[in-house]
Amino acid sequence: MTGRFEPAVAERRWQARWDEQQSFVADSQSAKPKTYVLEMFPYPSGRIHMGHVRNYTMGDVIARFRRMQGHEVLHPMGWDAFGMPAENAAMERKVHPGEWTRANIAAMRDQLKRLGFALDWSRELATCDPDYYGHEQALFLDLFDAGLVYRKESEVNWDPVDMTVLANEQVIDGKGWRSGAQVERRKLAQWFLKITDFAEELLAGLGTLDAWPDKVRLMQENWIGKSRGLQFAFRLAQPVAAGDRIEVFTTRPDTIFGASFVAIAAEHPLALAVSAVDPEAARFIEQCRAGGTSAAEIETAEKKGYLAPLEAVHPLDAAWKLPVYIANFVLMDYGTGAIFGVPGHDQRDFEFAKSYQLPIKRVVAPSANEASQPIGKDPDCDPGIAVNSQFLDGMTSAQATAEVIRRAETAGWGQGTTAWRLRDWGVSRQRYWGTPIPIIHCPTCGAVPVPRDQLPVVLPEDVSFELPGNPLDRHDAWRLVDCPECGGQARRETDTLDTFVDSSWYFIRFASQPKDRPFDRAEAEAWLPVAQYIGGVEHAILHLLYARFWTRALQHIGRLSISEPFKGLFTQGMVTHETFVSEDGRWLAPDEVEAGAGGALVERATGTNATSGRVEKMSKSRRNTVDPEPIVAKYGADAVRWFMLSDSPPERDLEWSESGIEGAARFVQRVWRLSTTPKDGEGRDATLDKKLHRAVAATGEAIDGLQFNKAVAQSYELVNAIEKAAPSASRTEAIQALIRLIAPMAPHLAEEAWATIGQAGMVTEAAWPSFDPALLLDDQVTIAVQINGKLRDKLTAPRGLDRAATEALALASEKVQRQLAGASPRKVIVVPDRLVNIVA
RNA sequence: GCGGACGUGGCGGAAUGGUAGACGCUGGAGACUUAAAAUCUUCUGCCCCAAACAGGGCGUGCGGGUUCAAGUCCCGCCGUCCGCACCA
Repeated sequence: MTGRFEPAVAERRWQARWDEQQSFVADSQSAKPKTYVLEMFPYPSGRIHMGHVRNYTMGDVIARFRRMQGHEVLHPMGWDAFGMPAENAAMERKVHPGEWTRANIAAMRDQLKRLGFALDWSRELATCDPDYYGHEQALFLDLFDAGLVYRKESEVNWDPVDMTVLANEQVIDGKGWRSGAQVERRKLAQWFLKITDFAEELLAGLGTLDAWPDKVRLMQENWIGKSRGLQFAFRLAQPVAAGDRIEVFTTRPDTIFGASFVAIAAEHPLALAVSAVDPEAARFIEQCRAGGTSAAEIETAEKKGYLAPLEAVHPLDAAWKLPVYIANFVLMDYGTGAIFGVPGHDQRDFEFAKSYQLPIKRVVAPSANEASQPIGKDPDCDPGIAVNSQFLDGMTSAQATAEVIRRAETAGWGQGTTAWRLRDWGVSRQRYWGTPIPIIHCPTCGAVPVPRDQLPVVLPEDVSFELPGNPLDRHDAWRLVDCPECGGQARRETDTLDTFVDSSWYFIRFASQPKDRPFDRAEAEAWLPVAQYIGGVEHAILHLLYARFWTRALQHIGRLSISEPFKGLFTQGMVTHETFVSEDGRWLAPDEVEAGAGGALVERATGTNATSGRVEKMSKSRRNTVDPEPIVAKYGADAVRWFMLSDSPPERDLEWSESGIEGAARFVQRVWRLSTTPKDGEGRDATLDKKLHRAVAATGEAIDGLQFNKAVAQSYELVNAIEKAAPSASRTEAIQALIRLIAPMAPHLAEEAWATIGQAGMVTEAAWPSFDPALLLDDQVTIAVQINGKLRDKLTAPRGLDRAATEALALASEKVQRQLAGASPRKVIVVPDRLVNIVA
């Protein structure tokens, strides 16, 4: 039996077999060690892209590898199915978001199945299914009962045309990304989750996540942004109605004698009080509001202030009065919304002081004798020695900081505190296609939770997207209900939950899905935490932080005993492809470009010059995407999987190339030929035995470390060695082992080959090959001989030769003798079984 | 601005401080074939010398340093990419 391996036929057949045998259905009751492998679930956009293929292939290799090692593996798949694209589709194509979403799920499910992933489809879930979001509503109410949910007025970006709240990313140049309307800042009552209650825990917990990339832990650490400092109040020289003090926070209390001014945010209560009586101030505050929120605008915004008719008294010198400005660079929602400005030692304060001719004083210097050095054209932000600071003079910045905090606490005008960059998580979205927030607003009873026996609060199906805004606001049959407490006329909350809430607990629901509650604690804990979580680095902060918070919140209310959901995390690189640009700067698809006369690129349609752009992430806008489906149809799922794992290390970007996928397809056929061309023989082949055992050891180690490119290289080496070997019992065994080594990566080929060589059962159920450590070492070793660190000769010697004998052997080398030319070496370094370095 | 990662042949990339370039791709030469595809064999970092055999030199972004020995460790640059950003 020879010929080509026909993926189109064989792959379908094995996929059907796995399905019939329920090969990948995870048994929560199993006595085997349990492993939970998870890839970030996809948004059902309509089609699988290469990034999905790469992501899910990696997870699949781990899942199949652990199975072969005797683990009970949970490897589920589902759909992050709520979100805006469905509503946009509804508006554009007049289809219901649910209909659009479910059609996409069906299409993508088929595409995933065609790739032969070892997924437990019996646990499939979609977050837009009331079966899922109803349990989410129950969990939301649990958190509500525990006081972790609250409602607060907060500023949002409001699009007056679409009548919806926009995320910061959706505001472009101060205009709505869809409507193009000028975005307004508006105050809206919104629901918040108290993630800040867990700031300290979430920060400390990062320390336990040693199987996470350092990069991600660092990003989360910065996002949480803990800073220690001093919070204290400036007394106002003349109290006003809105108050007699300004609370400020600083991380540099050691610079307190360098203060030149106090600045408050435009939204600060005192600023508002001033503006009420001062139209000039009101105008300035209005200007600050109009300022955009985008990073670019913030960066270029000039530091401006308005001198308020207030005077602040320095806490350490009652005679020292500081001017108070309303300033555009002070943020109301960080710290206290007010600062004291130290121009000598802070960049922003420096710029502000320059504009408004405020004193710039040195209070920190590299050394005590540089106290009179003026501050130059840049502020000095480094720690140093306190100078010009009365009782602090001579102290280091750290000592001075501690001393100021101590005095403030003793005298009672301030105290050491911690400020966090992390804010509470606003979860209200004024959208239809999301989980309804299970709250009823009653004019007499206030916000009342929907009784548990009335869950799920199901989205109404009969909605129209003809008008802008949230259709739930217009749906009176759904919206108007009786208050569960007093029975009076009330209305449902029409905001839905941020979709990040949906993805904050799906991994728990995968592990355990009882009908009547979100999850069974014992069953969930049997699987959790996820042993290996794999996804894109773009989720390094939000999703991963929210999921960590949700898990801890469940722990806090006694629903779960684990504190971290993901033990191992891996962030894979993107799939990239070359790009092409036309003469007039349009992106061109690869098949719109050809080599013209003289080899230069030209645009096929027009014959004008084209250039190859950079290799970039596949995206529709750059027109450099490659759709996986036709590629799978042409080369087979195994070849595509194999290519996704080859060449590039998984954390780096992988460049898609035609020659790469062809190479992978070639490898599939090589393995097929080896398995279908019987060359059985007798006796051992010691060289091949060693090669095999090394390949088994190295492949296992590589997969364990998620170094799939190295595992792939090992398979190539083993295949090369088997092809060169003469028939022997060793060769026959090597082929059997090879098939198992490639099974996690190219499972269909492995099954077909396994059956062909006459092995019973499926390779999916076979055990991972073992190796004999004794065979990992050679009897003969090559010893490198260096003179002054330069390689001069290579000698073959029996392994285990002692230092003296090794040295003698090296010195006897003809090449060494020639190089030394009679001189005797000054020193000889011997590393047994490896090398000899002769210092001449 | 702050933080992080990376820099090795024509390309993707290997290398517990100890033989740089595994493996793949590309390319060259040859075999098989009427021919092509497929497949197989073989070569493929650069330079010098040489008919060949052999031999030699240079090489991991740049400049220093530590070491018997540096792609790997340390210091200083340059470049590319990513994240965050008026955070007090």
